This record gives sequence, C-alpha cells and structure tokens, in this order.
Amino acid sequence: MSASSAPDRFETARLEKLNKIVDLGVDPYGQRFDDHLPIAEARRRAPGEPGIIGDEVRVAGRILRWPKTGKLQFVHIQDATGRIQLMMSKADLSDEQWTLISALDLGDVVGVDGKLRRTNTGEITVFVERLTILCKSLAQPPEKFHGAKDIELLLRHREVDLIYNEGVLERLLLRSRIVDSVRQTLRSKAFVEVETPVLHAIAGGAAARPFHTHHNALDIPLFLRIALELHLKRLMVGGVERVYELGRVFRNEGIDATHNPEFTMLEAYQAYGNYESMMDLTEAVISDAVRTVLTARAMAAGDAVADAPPADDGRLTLPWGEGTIDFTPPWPRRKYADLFQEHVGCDISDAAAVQTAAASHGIEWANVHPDVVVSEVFEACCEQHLTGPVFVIDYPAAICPLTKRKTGDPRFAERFELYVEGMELANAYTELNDPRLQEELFRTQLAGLPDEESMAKMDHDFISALKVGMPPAGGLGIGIDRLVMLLTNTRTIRDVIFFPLLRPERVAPRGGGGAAESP
RNA sequence: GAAGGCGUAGCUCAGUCGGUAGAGCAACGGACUUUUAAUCCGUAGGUCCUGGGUUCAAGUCCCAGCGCCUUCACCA
Repeated sequence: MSASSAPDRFETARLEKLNKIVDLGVDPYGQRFDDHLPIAEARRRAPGEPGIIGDEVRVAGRILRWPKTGKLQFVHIQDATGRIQLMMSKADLSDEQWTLISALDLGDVVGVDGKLRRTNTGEITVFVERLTILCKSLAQPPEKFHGAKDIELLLRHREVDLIYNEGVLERLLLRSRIVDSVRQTLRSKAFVEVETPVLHAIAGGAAARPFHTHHNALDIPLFLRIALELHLKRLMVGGVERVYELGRVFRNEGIDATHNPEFTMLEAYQAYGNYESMMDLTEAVISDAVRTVLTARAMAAGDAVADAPPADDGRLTLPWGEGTIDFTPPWPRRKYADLFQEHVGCDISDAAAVQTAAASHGIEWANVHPDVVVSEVFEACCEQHLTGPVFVIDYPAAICPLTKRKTGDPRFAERFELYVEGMELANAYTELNDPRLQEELFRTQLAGLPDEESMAKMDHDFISALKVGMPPAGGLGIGIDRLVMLLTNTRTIRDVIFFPLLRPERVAPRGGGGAAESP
C-alpha cells in the first residue's frame, strides 16, 4: 500500500515471476497490441451453444479471477467494456507459453488470440491459442469475494477501486457522458464555450472563501476563482452573446457528502434573455442529460438481455434511493414568498413573525439584514420539502447583489434556484446591467457577513465593463457534480469525482509523534 | 471548527473479565484437463495507527496525537 521502495513479500514473489518472464526472452511490460476487440464486442460474437466453434478473436484485459486448476486453467479478464473467460489448456499450448502462464498473477494485463466458444456450462470463453503478457503487476489485489471496502483505501488508491469494485468506473464514465450531453445541448443552441482565468486578483461572483496563492514574478497575491461569473459577463459586453464555461471552481470551505473544495461548475449567459429564458435552458440541458443516462442504461440492459428495446413511457424517470425522480419537463415554478408562507406560516415582510420563526430554529437575527434572516429561515424550513424538480423564483433582493430587480417591485430580484431532492442544483437570474446600481450594491456590504465571504466585493474591471454596456441577459449556474449525483443515484460527491481531496498521509513519522513542541 | 464512531496479516474481519495474536481469501510448495468465492494436503505471513502512562501483565484500561467515516457549523 505504501509508496515505499522496499518490496513486501507479495511484491518479491511477483518480481521472481517477472524475472522468469525475462528469462524466457519476453518483455514483462509488453508492447503495442493492435486490433483487439472490446470484450463486449467479443461477447456479442460468441456462438449460442456449447460445441459450436466460433470466430477467432483477439482481446486484452486485466486478470481478475483465477481458480488454479492444474493443466486446464480458467482465467477471467476485464476491460473497460466487460469481462470474459479465457480457457488455457496445457495440451494446446507450447511449453514456453505454459511457462509464461505459470508466471502470471491476478492483476496482470494480458492479450490473447483464440476461438470463441462456450464451455459445458454455457459460459462465453476464448479458447486461448496464444497468450501475450502486456504488463506484469507487482501489487497484490484485494480479497476476491468481499473486494476492497475500506473507504480511505479506495479514495487514496482510486485505481484499485476502479478495477476491482463493480460500478465505480461505469459511474464515472457516465459522468463524462453527462458532461458531453451538457455541451451538446448548449452547442445546439449556439452557445460558445470559452475559458477564462482561474487565477483572480479579486475572487468575486459568489459568496465563498477563496484559496490564496501567489505569483512570484509579479510578486502579487492571487486567488483561485470561486465563480466564473464576472469574466463571462465581460465577454457578453464584448459581443459574445451566448457564452458558457464548464470548469473547475475552488472554495475554501468545509468538506462533506455534498461539498468538495474543487468542483465543476457550468455557467451560461444569454444576451437579450432573462431568468425565464434560463429556466427554459435549464430544463433543456438537464432533461437532455437525463435522456443520455436513460439511453446508457437501456444499452447496458440491452447488452444483458439481448436487444430488448427499452420500455419507454415517455417519462424521464430516474431512480433515487428507494424511490424515483421524475425529470419530465415542464417543472413547476413556485414563488419564494409563497413557499415561505406555506412552510413557515408567515409573510416574508412580517419582520416580527420572521424573527419569531428564526428564533425557534436557533437562527441569529439581531443586527442581521432582514432578507438574510428570511433566507436562513427558508433554508431551515423549506428546502427539505423541495423534492422537485421545482424552480423557486423571485428571491428577496438584498441577497442577490448581481441580479436585476423585478420590474415594478424592487423588493424582489429576478432570480430562481432549481431544487431537486432538497438539493440546490441550479441558480440563475436576470443579470444586473446597471453599472451605478451594481457599484452601489458592491459598496453596501451585506449585513453580518465578514468581508472575505461577502459577495459584494468591488471588482473595478467588472464595473467599468458594465459602463461600456451589457445587453439585458439571463445567466445560469449548474453544479455539475450534484447533477451527476442526482442522475446516477449517488449519495456522496466523492463518488462522482475521480480523486476527491483527502488530507495527505503522513510519511515517515520520524519518532516523536505527538510530543513535538512548538516554538 | 465541534461532537460521536472506527483504525488488528496484502484484503475482508473475529479477538470474552487485562493473562501465549486468530479465521477466510490472497501468497508460497504439492495434487488436479470444464472452473464459477473450485477442491484437497502442507508452509509462511503481525510496528494490533503513533507516542506516552497505569499494571506482575495492555490489541483490550487511561492521556495525547494522526487518519478516515457520520452528524453539525460554513458553503454549492
């Protein structure tokens, strides 16, 4: 498990076999291996019954299971598309090949040529005529039946998790397909993908604590971005009318089942639109992604039960825990104030009643802006009821410093959040394009928020861009990791990220563990 | 950042009241030409997370530290 160079007894045993392979004049780390079939494709070509000799095929993969049974060996290998059994008979192979086989272990990568057949028990099998070692593995695989279970081990050595635990690779590959789908939907609507700076002099566009870094040559402090918003709006000023970025943002906050310090955000901006245009866009992006997942699931099922067409009732329904989520659009649009009235039992403008509700949930309200109190009461009382998908629309203006006020009612901002299963999945608004109001909102610090966490940070480059003139526009943000969680029935964000952040393992404790004195 | 739980062989896990460190799988040697967690015989494998303490004796009790998990706080 450790990165130590001292081989353990398992590695030593494998090194001995590696040397045995070298003694045969064979490269234990292999060479280019052309024209092999994906295992799933080889399985499709297999004959239907035992006794029929099928196609000659070439496949490659990692050895996963190997009950060693004398002069007739059955080995199971796996590639990205599936698993297949190999049968190796001493009588059919040269002495050199049999020696090579005796030097193989679980975890080695091999390629084989042979004919597809079924065994007496009906299992699809390649009857090996020639075996090629492509990589000798020096690591001991986990227990064959229970697999690796220790969460820390799986996260620190994700490659082991990917190889030996079923469904892990599939889920993460499905993430890639979902991201493809999001890009395709946006492209089909003429949105242009761009890349804006990750290193910011001012980390703006959201309320979050940033990561600090430093540029040596310029000798200036820099921050990793916490949002994509401000640069993308400047591009809209510059004439990129439909623009999006799908990229990593970084927030220096706590870590839990739904938060990783770096996560993937989609932000899309549409000139001449508003928050209602963004609701339509959100429905399109997400329902297309749901269709992608349904298609992938149908294909996986079709592979197992041979070309049965997927049952299609026209609904976009995906499993979630014991139940399901129905993503079939259109999704309901509920006013923030109405939901507040419904679940809290008072009007958001009734300050006394809101304070009472806040106090009963242990929420601080003295010297806090009334809209911030409303927002915290909403989160405490309403969010868990929003199983959704549901658009919550028209937020209290003071908690939306980058949002245009509602025409005729400046108490509210033209903002929506999309909730699914109590999780905030998307956040969007009609963008504020009045530079003087924007500057004023930046100057008016939000009550109760320390400066570093405030959304109201003055970005002069952004204000001067707004002075050039940004057309009216809608803007949308979707947390891609959470979208993937909801679409793949996954409860923790670390299972939709290949390498979630962990505290580094301490190497070489050098004696005095906790006894280290401080200066 | 706070509270609770966990940490024993490569892996999955037992370990009673404080009294010689255990099993299965994997590994190594042997038998075996249709296995499906193959089977059978044999061998080897331990910093019980780390460091202190109590005790005749600590995997077990106490203190401190490290890591992970869960819940909470911050946040999306």
